[in-house]
Amino acid sequence: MARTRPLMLQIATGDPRPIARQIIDAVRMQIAIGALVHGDQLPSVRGLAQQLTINPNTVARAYAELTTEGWLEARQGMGLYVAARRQRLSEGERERRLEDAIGRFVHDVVPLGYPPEAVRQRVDAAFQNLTPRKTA
Amino acid sequence: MARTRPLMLQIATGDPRPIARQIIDAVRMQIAIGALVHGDQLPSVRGLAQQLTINPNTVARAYAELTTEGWLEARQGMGLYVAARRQRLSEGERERRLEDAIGRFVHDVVPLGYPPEAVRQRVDAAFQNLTPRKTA
Amino acid sequence: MARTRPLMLQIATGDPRPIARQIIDAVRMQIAIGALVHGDQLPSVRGLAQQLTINPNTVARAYAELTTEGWLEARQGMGLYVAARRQRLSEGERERRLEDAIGRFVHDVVPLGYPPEAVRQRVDAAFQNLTPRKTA
Amino acid sequence: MARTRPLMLQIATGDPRPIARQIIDAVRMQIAIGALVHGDQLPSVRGLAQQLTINPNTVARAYAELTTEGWLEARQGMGLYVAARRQRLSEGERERRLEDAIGRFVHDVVPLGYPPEAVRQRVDAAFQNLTPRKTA
DNA sequence: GTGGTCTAGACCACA
DNA sequence: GTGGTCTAGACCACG
Repeated sequence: MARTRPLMLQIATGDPRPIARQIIDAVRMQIAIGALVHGDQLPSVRGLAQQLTINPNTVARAYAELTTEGWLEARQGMGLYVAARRQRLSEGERERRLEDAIGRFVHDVVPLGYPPEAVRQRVDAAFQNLTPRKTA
Repeated sequence: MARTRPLMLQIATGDPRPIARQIIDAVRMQIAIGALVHGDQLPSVRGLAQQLTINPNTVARAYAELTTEGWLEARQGMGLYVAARRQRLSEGERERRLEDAIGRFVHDVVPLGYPPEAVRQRVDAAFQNLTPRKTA
Repeated sequence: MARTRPLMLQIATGDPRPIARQIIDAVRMQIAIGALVHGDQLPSVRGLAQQLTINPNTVARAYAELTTEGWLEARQGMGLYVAARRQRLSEGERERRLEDAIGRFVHDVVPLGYPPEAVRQRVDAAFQNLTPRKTA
Repeated sequence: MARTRPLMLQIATGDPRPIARQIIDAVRMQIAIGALVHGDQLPSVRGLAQQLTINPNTVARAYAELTTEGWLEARQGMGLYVAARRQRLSEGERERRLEDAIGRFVHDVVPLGYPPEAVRQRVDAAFQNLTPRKTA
C-alpha cells in the first residue's frame, strides 16, 4: 500500500501562484483524490528541488506547511510521508472555507457572462476529471 | 434608466484582497448582475475614497483598471459612467479566465473533502441568489 | 479596542526551540490569554527583527505560519493584525492535541519523581499566572 | 525481584520524536512507574534493534544516554541492567526540568482554549492511569 | 513604509 | 543520505 513515487507535478512559470504554493496545492490535491495515500513517501527536498530546478528552501517551505497542516509527517532522517487521513478543521471552519471559495468563484465567473448552466457543466466536468479513483 | 447611485459597497478589513481589487470586483459584479446599467454614474474618486476612508489613489487605480477593461467610460469633466454592454474580452481570453477560475475553485474545494454533489448544489444556489435579473 | 502595542516578547538564546517557533508560541499565547485582541496591530516584520536582532526572514516565517493558522491577517501594505477569534480545529483534532500535550507532559515529568500532588499544584499555579484577564 | 523481560515498547512511525528518543522515554517511564526495577536486565542492543527493525546504532545511542543519566548500568559482558534507585539529578536540575515541562505544557494547551479545570482533570487522570504502583 | 517570495549558502541533528 | 533552521540579500506588489 505504501510506496515511493516520483510525484508527478509540474511548476508553471506563467502561474501567478508562488512556487511553494503550487507545490502545496498539488500535494494536497494528490492526497485529496487518493493518488497519494497514508504511508507513501514523498520525494526528498533536495531531489524535488533539483527536478524542478528551484531552490531547496522553497520545497522545504512547502513541505513544512503541509506538515504543520497535518498532511505530511516527517520521520527523522528518513524523509517525509503522507500522514493518516483525519478531519483537521472544525465544521464551522470547513463551511467558512467552502463559502469563501464559492464566493471567489462566483466573483470571478459572473462578470464573464457565461450562462449559469454552462458554468455548472464545466465545474462538474472538472470534478469528474480529477477523480479516476474513488475519493476514499 | 441612467441614474446616479451611492454604489453600495463595503470594504472588509479582514479581506485579504487588496482594497483596489475589492472595488474592482464589486463594481464588476454590480454591472454583471444588472444592479448598475449603462449610463449610471459612479461616485467620484474623492467621494468614494472619503466614504470608505481609504486613499483616493486606491480608488483612482481601481477606476482606471475598470476603464481600460471597458466596464466604465469617462465623460470629460462629468465623471465616470457605466459603459455600454459589449464583448469586453476576446473569446479566447474569456475561455481562459473561466478555466482559471474553475481550476482555482477545484483546488480550493477538493481538499475540504465535501462530496461533489454537495458542492454543485451550493454553487447553483450561489448563482441563483445573485441574479434578480437575468445574468445572460 | 484595537490598538498597536510593542508586543513584549523576548527570545531566549538558551531556549531549545527555534526562534521562529518561540515567536509563534508567544503570539499565540498572547492572543489566547487576551493580551492581544481582534484588531490589534502587530509590530512590523522589520521592526520586530531589529528589536530582537534577528533576521527579518525569521520573523516573516513566524508571522506567515500564524497567518495560515488563522491567528493573524494581513492588510495589504498596512501591516498584520490579530484576526477574529474562531474555532479553527475540529473537536477531534483539538482533543487529539490535548492528548498529545498531556502525554508529552507526563512523559517529561514522571521520571523526575515528584509526587503527583506537587505537580498538580505547580500546573495550577502556572495556569493562574497567565490569566490576569478573563480568557474570554 | 531481578528478572529479564522483553521490554514491551513499540516505536510509532507517525511519532515525530526521533527513534532513540522514543526508546529513552519509554525506558525511563517503565522505570519511573516501577514496571522495570533495580536489577532487571534489558534486551540486548542487537536483539532490540532486530525486534524493532531499526538500526542497532540507534538502540546503542539510546542505551548510552540512559547509562550516562544513571538509569542503567552495564555489567561487563553480561549486558545492561536497571541501576539502583538514587537521586539521578541535582535538585536544581530537577526543578529546572519540571519548570520546563510545565512551561511547554502550558504553551501547548492554552491556545486550544480548554477551560483550565478540564485540563487539570485530564492531567490528574493521566497520572493515575500510569501508577499501578506508587510513583513516589 | 508594509508584507511576500525566492535564491544562496551555511550549520545542525538524525539514521 | 534525510529534514530543520537561520542568515543574507534581492525583488515584487501594495498604500
